[in-house]
Amino acid sequence: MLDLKFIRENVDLVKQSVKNKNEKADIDALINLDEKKRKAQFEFDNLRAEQNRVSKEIALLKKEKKDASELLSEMQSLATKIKEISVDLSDLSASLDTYVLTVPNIPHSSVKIGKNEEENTIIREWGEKREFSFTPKEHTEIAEGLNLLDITRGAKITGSGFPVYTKHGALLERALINFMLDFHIQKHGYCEVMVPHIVNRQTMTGTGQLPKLENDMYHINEDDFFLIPTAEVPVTNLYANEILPLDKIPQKLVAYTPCFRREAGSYGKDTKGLQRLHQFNKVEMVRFVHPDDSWTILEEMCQDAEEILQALKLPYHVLSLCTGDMSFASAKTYDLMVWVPGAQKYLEVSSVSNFTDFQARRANIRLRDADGKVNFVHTLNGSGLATPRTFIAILENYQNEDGSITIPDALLPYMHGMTRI
RNA sequence: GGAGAGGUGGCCGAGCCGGCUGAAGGCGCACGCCUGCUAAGCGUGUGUAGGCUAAUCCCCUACCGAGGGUUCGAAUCCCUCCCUCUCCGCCA
Repeated sequence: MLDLKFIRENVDLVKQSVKNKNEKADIDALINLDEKKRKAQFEFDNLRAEQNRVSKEIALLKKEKKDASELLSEMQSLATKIKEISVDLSDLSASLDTYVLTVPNIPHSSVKIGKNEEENTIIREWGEKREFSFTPKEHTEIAEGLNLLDITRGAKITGSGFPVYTKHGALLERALINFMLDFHIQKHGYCEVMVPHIVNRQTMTGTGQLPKLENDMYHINEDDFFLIPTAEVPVTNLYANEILPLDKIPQKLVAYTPCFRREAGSYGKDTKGLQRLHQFNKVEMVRFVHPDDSWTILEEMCQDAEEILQALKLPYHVLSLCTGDMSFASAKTYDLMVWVPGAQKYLEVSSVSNFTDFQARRANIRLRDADGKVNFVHTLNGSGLATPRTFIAILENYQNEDGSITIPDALLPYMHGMTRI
């Protein structure tokens, strides 16, 4: 969330960014509420000060065995008044909180203002698209020929969007996960964490998924728990409500988790095969950094993600998202789009974002700076990468005319000696 | 799931038959002094948030797991919930 004081002092900027992000936060109502709340707070503080002062007098009188009944009866009405105001005050702060949580992060000045994904900018391209001597097939056809997936039985045991990976498909999926984890740990110096796949409401609010995306989450009623839509949620919240010493910053974490998304409202869009799933695997990088460094680190993290595609020799381009296509909490986002020759298009396999202090303020993650002052950290995260579409890209880019696929060199150590499937 | 104990400041740890306790004492840390050599001693300081303010000084308010209640007044009493530990049960 944004700092209330910042919102108060930059009303126009905040309103503009709400608009640019296609959000609906009512800033005027928020400001109005904020004024009321502060007024109530002021009144409350003063009355409490009075109450505290007189209470001390009463204590003294009692100590000296003097009569305090006059003061006591006076204080009764004050106590009643304080109670009334404190009810108002907590109502006001509760609704103010809900308002503040609906205000999106301010996009960085380098982000293009635009309505939707059509206005994103390609900022670089990598790799050569392979020339095929035959017509490349789509991944669904390749997977079927090689028995890598069992979409039908996945749908039977759970529902559509819950794929089953079979035999070499399962091995390839696991190889991808392990390859990515090892790569980030060994080449980029990340520290692996294994985290719960189910989190509570506070955690889901900390990273900004709630309240906006509640309908997109799988929810467990009895405990008010949520299945994580990304490892970003549990990993970023690891340090919620903590003040980190400077020597713990920067922090580079990487985690593999499955991700669960209801994808409400996106039915029928890109649903073929593994393109859009309710459960999928992802390796996620999360970083906690000093506010001065986050823009440099964003570039670095994007490279970290790109290097996975480079190691797999998969052609891709990098998009800088426009304001309208960025997520609620992000200040700037790069998407990595991998080329898939069968379907003849680019698929998003990674999203790398700088959240500045937006998530840190929500989750209350702070650092003690060199001067001893306490500040919010900056958080960033990036997929490195989501496996299903990487899986698709491997099938389609590495396919042979006979329907087999060649294993990319980078994955060979993880494939039990196989060079082809 | 059953029984018991407990959750206090960076850490340890008092307070818990309500009233100068935002919180003793110790450790740690910072600065200073002294001394001089990889130490000890002495002094001072050392939470977060909001308000006030030119101000990181004062001053006011809130916070002793979370949320309610009783009271003029609660870390201290009552209720609900959460978590940790020990024992038992169950189980990978």
